[in-house]
Amino acid sequence: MNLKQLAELLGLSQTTVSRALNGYPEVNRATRERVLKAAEETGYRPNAAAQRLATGRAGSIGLVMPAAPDYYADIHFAEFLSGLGEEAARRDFHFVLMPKKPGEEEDALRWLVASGSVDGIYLAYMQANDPRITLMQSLRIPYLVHGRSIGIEGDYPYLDVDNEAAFRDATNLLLELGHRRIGLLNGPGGVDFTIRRKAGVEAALAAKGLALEAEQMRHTAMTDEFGFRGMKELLEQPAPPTAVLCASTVLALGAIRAVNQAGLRLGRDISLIAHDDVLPLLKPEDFSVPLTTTRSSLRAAGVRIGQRLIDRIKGLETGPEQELWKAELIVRNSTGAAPR
Amino acid sequence: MNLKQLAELLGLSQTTVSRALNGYPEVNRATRERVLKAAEETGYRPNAAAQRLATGRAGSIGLVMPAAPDYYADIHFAEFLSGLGEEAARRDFHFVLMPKKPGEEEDALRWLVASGSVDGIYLAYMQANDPRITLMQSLRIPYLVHGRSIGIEGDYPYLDVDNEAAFRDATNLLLELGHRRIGLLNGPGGVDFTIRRKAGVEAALAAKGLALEAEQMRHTAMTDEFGFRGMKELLEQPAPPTAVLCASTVLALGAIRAVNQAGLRLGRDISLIAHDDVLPLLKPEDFSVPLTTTRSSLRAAGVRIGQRLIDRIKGLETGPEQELWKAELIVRNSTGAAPR
DNA sequence: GCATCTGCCCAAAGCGCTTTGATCGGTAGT
DNA sequence: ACTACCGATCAAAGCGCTTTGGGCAGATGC
Repeated sequence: MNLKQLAELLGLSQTTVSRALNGYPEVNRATRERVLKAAEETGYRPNAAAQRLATGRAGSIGLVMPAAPDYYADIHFAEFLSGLGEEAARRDFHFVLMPKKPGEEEDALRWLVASGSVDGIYLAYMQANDPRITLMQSLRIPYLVHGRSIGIEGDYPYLDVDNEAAFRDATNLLLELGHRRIGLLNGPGGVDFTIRRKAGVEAALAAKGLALEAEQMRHTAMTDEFGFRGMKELLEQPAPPTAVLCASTVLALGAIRAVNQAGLRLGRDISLIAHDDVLPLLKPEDFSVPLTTTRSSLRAAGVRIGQRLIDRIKGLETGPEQELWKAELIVRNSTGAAPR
Repeated sequence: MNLKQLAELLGLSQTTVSRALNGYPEVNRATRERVLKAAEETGYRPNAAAQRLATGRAGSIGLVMPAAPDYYADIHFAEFLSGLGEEAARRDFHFVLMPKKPGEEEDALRWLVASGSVDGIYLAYMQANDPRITLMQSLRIPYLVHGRSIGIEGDYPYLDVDNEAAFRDATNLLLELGHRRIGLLNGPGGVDFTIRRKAGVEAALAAKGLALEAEQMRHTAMTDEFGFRGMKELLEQPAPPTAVLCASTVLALGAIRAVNQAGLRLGRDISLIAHDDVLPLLKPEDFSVPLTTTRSSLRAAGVRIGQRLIDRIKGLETGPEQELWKAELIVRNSTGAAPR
């Protein structure tokens, strides 16, 4: 059943039927109801491709998802997607998900935009000086950046968590507890939030005349495996840290395994603060020693980004609106006074 | 840049350019190269909507993803999607992901198909007598079922794990170890794999003249929270089980917390076997007491389903091919002789 | 009574592609 | 020398919608 057939069935023109269906005012009320009823009964659904071709609108937002095994099975991504999906469902949008290996993202974005299959783009896993922002600025299509990109000049719309402040606060807490040798199990190198978190730690340390030693830090993918290995390496050093910051509760999970294996007691022999993305699977309060965390919900970010991106697509949000969320420092039992 | 402009630029007709681009044989070799070169230089990308409208093919596969918080933030889904994404990327397909609340799936499917935005459908989280299969059979579009649906007559193409056999084998292992009171922390009620797993346990027990008591079983979403609560309830009973089967390592995670909290030692005071979907985040060998599991990779299933669904779309696979994977029983330390 | 609205509806153009059915110069067959 | 055929190209139709630019009554204003 297509529009033409439906129009014939009703003895109306395609124009009128189309207008009735799309809520244009210049249709007689009785006619509209007749059309709506017939559409319902015949199960008519407009052909999406034709609609797109005619309107230029796709009703969907595009995201290039990292397809490298390490990144993408990523629970963080899934949790974010969950929030975004919730909002998209509410506003009748869907996604076009394009899985691509790292390095192919730019081409994929170009394709996605040029082919007109989406009318908005979500950008994540930003790197420093990320070329994708410049790319998007040159393409005329609404987009929203999750995170930021150090080194990019000019304004662009984003939503980010203040990672620097979060890790500065966390480090300050550790300093107040008397810790001086502080380690950092950070996210992947080159990624913006990784850089800012490191900067936060360094800022807090610098204020006390301390520095973050290179051997006290690890840049890895945020899996428990790397958390385990990273912590193990830190502990095997001649002067191991007395406190460690983790970029994710997932890293913390592995890190704590290493702590236990080394026979250390969390919160007494060694302190740990993790960044908590509020993953339902890994609640810091459920760890055998509840974790001190900096908290910011990834799912909530997904919802908010959905709102804003769709608003931008509909022209409700314009300009490079920038939004920076504060993470909340929540003290539990994994932090304690530095051992002497 | 569109086809018309490109054709004008080259002094050719749209027909020839289109054919050159799409690899039709009746184009002069020199002409084809000229076209390809120009397309490259001008950054020409065919408009996807127009292409779809003209061909009727969408180059994408559709999945309705559960948008209810419980299900969807679901790490199992993410892990599966990861595999599917890998294969889709390889074969140049993308997804149209339509987030929907439970109960709205059927409408969403209808819409997805009728609107022509996808040319194949992936079906998951099958229930007993799932109406979606009947629906898909009536819609003329390739589809593939992940799992099966008890009670549906007739053939339909699927990929499933032999859940019944897996849980039968696991139960037999426990019986051999002398366990007689066996509990089951199962997945959500009504879901096909849940039903089959239960059936597997019951079959093994029945062979010994035993039965699965209702109070020894829980049907819940597969989160660690429910694992914790479920195990806690089982242990608080007058005659708690000496061994428990878990439908997922995620459930096991919570369950083990409850075991520890009760002061019991895993593998000695109580035995546990979990089904392992090979989630990178939850490796059974990394648990403080390594877990005995029935293993079947969800990611591998994703890859395979991608292959088969795309094959079906391209007409390479026809008929209701049915594929049943065996899960592997791997014995580690969480199982031991029944305490007397 | 004539011009002007207004409310409702329609025919047709156009979105950017693929594909069908020619066309046309040139080579081969007899 | 005439037909047949072939390789390479093109014009135009069509996919199913939206939207522009009327048109045609009947109501309204003066």
